[in-house]
Amino acid sequence: MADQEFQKPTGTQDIFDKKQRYFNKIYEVSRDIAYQYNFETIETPIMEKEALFKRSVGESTDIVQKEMYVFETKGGDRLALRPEGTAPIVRSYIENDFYKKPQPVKFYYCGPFFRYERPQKGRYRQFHQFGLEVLGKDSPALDSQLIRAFYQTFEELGLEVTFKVNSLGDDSCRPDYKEQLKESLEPDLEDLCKNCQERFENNPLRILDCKNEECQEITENVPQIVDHLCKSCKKKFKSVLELLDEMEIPYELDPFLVRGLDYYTNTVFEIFAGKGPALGGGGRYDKLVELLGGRETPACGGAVGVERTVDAMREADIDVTEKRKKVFLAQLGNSAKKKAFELFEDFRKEGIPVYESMGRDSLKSQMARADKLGAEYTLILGRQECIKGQIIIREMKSGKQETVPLDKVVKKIKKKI
RNA sequence: GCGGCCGUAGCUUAAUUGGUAAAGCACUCGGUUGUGGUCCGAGAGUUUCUGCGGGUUCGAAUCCCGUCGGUCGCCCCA
Repeated sequence: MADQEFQKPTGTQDIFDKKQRYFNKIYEVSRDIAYQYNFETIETPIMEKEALFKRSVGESTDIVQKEMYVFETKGGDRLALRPEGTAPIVRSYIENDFYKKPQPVKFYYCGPFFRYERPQKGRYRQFHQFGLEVLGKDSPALDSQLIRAFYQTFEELGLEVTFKVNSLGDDSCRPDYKEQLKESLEPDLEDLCKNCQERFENNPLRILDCKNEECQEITENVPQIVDHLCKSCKKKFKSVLELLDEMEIPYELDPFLVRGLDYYTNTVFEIFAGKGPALGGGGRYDKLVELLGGRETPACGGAVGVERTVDAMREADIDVTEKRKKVFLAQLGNSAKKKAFELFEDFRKEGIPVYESMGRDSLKSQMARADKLGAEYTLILGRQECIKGQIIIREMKSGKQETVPLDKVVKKIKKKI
């Protein structure tokens, strides 16, 4: 057992082997789909000024209050490891004058994020997300298209997902709704959980998605925000839903969906694959750019947890093993070994990865190796073949062998796999 | 921040009421000539492999306390 002194930090992971293949697949597919929908890849720093997240995510959120990795640099800057992806992108949009480009500007990103929490299933301190953001244009079509892009990504991955959607309204209707909500909750205030009693003042909307049973009973018959949207918000939301219907994207309205981050307005959504936690979520954040010092800029976006997607793929028995048939190159004798090195390069140049075990000398152990690797074909280059300029192709499953000229073997194998 | 469960060789696990710490897999080599999968044998992992530190006991992997780590819930979220 490894020395605990040097173990990886709690909540982090070494990603290799099967897990790495899942990660790769998810990054590949998401990047691909993003490209197809004209999103541009962007990489922002892993760390940002602490203030960026305080302002955008919200001072009162758990993320800022207790989950951020914050540290002071030698120069005295207060930095934070990024706990989420939207704020940095908005920052970058402002800082690089992206408003001068044709709008909307669409970004794709992926990479690690950090939150100091107790790890558990599908939750890590260093976790990974990919996300899409659309800035600079206010149209319900963009909300729907965003959701569609996520939907397509999961479809491509082999996952059937459904969306929960809701609208949180905007400054012209949300305050009124908040008041109504509070009025309706007031009589039962005593029976709400401690958390919710605090929320009642700071963030009453969050009471709606409390998991506490008693709170849920109380909120069951409370007025719903969808019924209290102002005219323009109602129209936008309706339009989003119509487009989702049009594209046959499976969704359900969830009046209790409010999301934990402060910056959302209008559309919010979460993504689910069967039971289990949300794979991702997002929504519209029309006030955020302004909040961070930019000009008034409507925007929407969302992010997906890679680890959770991996879990969902595993549960759905989605296989990511390489289907390509493996070829193993065995050699015997010094001159054959030299030839084998050349041949290896010939295959490599043709884009065919060949397994080998040049460090082993006995044919027997090389064959065993080929078998362990699950090689479909083993090429055997022995002393005799080397002299004659030939090579043996052995089909491992049947044990059938044929001898072919050395300069034809790449072509032959290429045909077989 | 709070709670449940769990730490035995690289991996999966065993050890009867506390009584000499084991097995399988994997790994290396061998079973005469240049051929894998099965089978057989040997080696190594181990000169103390029971996370670490205490305690109880003639004796602790086993019981108790602490601690560290893992895992799963709660809170929250991806």
